[in-house]
Parts: sequence; structure tokens; C-alpha cells
Amino acid sequence: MSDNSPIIMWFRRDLRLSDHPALTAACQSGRPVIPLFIHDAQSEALGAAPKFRLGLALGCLGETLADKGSRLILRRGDALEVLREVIETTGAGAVYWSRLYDPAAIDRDTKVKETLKDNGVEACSFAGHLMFEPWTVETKTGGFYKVFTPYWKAVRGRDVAAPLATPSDIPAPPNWPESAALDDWQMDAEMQRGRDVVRPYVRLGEAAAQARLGSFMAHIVEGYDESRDMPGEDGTSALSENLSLGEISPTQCWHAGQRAMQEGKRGAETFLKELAWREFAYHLMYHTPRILDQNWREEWQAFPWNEDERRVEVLAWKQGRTGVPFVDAAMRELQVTGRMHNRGRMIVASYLTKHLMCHWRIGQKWFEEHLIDWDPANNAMGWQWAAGSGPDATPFFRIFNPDTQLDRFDKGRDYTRRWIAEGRAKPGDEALAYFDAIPRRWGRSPEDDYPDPIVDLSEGRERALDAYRNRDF
DNA sequence: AGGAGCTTGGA
DNA sequence: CCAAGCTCC
Repeated sequence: MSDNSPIIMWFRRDLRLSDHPALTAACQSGRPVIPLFIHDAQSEALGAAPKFRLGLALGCLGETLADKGSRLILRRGDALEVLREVIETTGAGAVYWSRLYDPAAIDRDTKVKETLKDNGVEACSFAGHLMFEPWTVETKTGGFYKVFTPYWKAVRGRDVAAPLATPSDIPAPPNWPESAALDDWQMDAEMQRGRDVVRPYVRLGEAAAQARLGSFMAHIVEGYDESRDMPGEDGTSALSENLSLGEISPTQCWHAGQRAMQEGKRGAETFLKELAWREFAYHLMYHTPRILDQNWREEWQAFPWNEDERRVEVLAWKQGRTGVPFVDAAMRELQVTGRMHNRGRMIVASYLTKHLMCHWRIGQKWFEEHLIDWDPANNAMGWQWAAGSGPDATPFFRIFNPDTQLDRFDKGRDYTRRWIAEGRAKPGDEALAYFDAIPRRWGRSPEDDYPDPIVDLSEGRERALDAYRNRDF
């Protein structure tokens, strides 16, 4: 008996058509494919910027599918209930998806899989979000890696299957289920700051991501070793926002990086390493999901982190008016573009957790609300790395001096000039865009004087070191 | 993926 | 006087 019932392709954070194992398998079956996105509790819970960015991505994926004679069906509600409805109305006999690794997704997907199978519906999960499934990377003693370098040594030589082509045909079902209208979901509604300011900075969709990967490999990767540390330069891949939603796959990036390495491009290996850091973050989240909301090194529970979000110093940090140019530039870049250069992320995180002695969770939450490239694993690992509470973290006493960092990584002041308008005769458009992006109630104007430092850098440093010296663990 | 303070060995 | 090296946080 040949089963020609439709397969539901349940899209989540894999919003592309190329190198998509689940979609490829569905198309190769010869059965009709129903692409579906479900706006459920988990996408509802996203921060403002990630939700806004997801809305854009869904629109783009819908268009791409329509170009191929297919559709993206949008439904809202509990994932399992929606799947059952769609199965009911279309006679679908299978649901395919790409695996996710955060605990909430794992819980949901496990329950969905069990229930569907109990009801005689085929439920198949595929790889695609990662190159190395977290349970396939083990130390010699059978544990998981807690330090990046040995993790890197364990994975760098692995075969990563060649990327899959875009399916030439996505067979349509005889009748399409109903779909919600994306506009009705208003996924940009929570963007307090100007979404129109952020929008031009978004690199949206699969085609744009591929184009960026190409130009990165052609022009940037050669000098990536140094350029990636210079926030004033276009020296990174800047593909995080696309990787986050699966508009490009890590496998595609990996193979491009391997080719660049064979061509002798100097920075190629460093790029591969950065891709491995992303895998490592997922590896850690899978094996220790508490990394998402608790000190990974539990003894840090006893550290006197300040958890009061209402402190004026915290507000100044959030609003990019600490009076420390590197910190403020980076925080304003976040407001305007929804992204932040990695050097900036390290500096603002070090400043918040050390000079201001704030709990890293406060910064983590702020990023979760504002980053259009937000990723649960990377964000948690990054913050705990900077704070010193994480696995393979920077020691707490390693405190970045944001002014010294300026001389090392923004020597020509391109970056700080780009983002800070106050005190300048003719601020550029991007520096001014910050004042359009931020909520009006912040009461900031480009005519203001640039603020004095809220905390003296050496006093802040000494205060943090004192706390570290006096810790009782 | 640091910084600061100090020593040392050479201009 | 200063860069490089070392140590501690």
C-alpha cells in the first residue's frame, strides 16, 4: 500500500529551503508537503526584537515558498492541538521538523512526537540547526566537554555532510488548510523602540544570507583574524541573525569556510572556530540546561551580584549613557541595529558585571529583548563567560578596561564616533538614529552634553576585585 | 577573548 | 626612558 498522505513540514528555527534535511526528506518522499509555522507559547515568549525579526523572516519564507508554488501556512495556538487540527483537515499522515535543543522545545517536541505516534501519525525529527548533535560529542571518559579547546579538537576533523540543494519541487497538497494572516499577529507590536529605525539594518532571508556568506568569503575572511575584533570595520561575517533563525545553515557556512581554508585564506580557520563556538554553546545548553538561568558554577550563587534593575547605573547602561564611550557606543548600536559587535558584547558585559557588579541575568534579559540575532544558547554562554560564572569562562578578575580597549580595537575612533552624537558639531546619521530609535521617555537629545562617567573606571575595577577577594567560595 | 604594578635589561 | 616579561588579582 502506498501512502500518499501529505507530510506537514513544521518550520521553527529553520526558515530556509536549501540544506534542509527535513524538507528534503519530505520532498523526496513524493508526497505532498504542507509547510506550517505555529505561533505557540514559545514564539509568544520571545523578546520584542527576536519576535519582530521572526515576523519578518516568516513573511520572507512565505514569499519564497509561494515562488515555488507552495505556501507557508500560519496557525496560532498550542503546537500539538494545531498539528492535530491540520492533520484532521488535510489527512496528513506525517510531521517532519528540525530538532531544537533548549529545554522548552525538547519538552514540547517529545510530547508531540509521542502523542502523534500513539495516534498512528509518523513524527520525524531531523538535524539541521547544528552540525554536531550534542550527544555525539563525548570526552574519552564518556562525559560532555566543558572547555572549548578540547571540544574544538574533538570536532574540527569531523566530516560534515555536504549541504543539500534546495528541493526542485515542493509538491502541493490537493487542498490547503486555512492560514492566519501574518499581519494580524503584529509580531512587531512589542518593539518599543523604532522598528522603522531597525528595519534597514536587517539582513532578511535565505538569499540575502547566502549573498553575505559569498561576499564575506570573497573579501573579508582573509583578514578575519584581526578584522573581527575591530567594531568600526565590516570585518565579521555578521551572519548571526540568519543562523539564529536558520535562514542559513551552519553546514553551509562550514563548507564555505573549508573551501576558504583550502584556498589559503588566513582567517578561515578562525571563522570555523567561531562556528564551533556556536555548536559548543548548544552542547553546553543541551547537557546543562540550567546554564540558561543559573550560575553554571553554582558557587557563584554566593557572590554579591547586585540584582536591582532599578539602580540608576543599570538604567544608564541600558540607555547607553554611562559616560564610557566604548560601552555607550555598543549599547546604542544595539538600539539602532538590533545587533552588537562581538567586541562590544564582551566590553558591555564586563562593564555591567564587574564595574557595576550587576548580575549577568540583567544583561542577558536586556539582550534577549533587543537582539534581532538572539539565540538562547549563545546568549547564556556569552553572559556567563563574561561574568566568570560559566564553563570555560574568563576569570572574574579579568576586567576589561573600556578605555584601553578603545586604543586597541577602535584606534581611529570610527566606532565610537559612529554611535555617539553628543558633543559633536556634525554627528552622522547613525549617531542621530539612536535618538529616533529609543523610547521618547528616555528624554535624550543629541544636543545634550555627553555624560560624565557614572562610575570611575579604576574605582569600579577595585570594587569588583574587592568583592572577588572577599568572596566566600 | 586583560589590566596594573612592578622588575629588568637595554637604549 | 621604555618595551618586555612576570605576577597577582
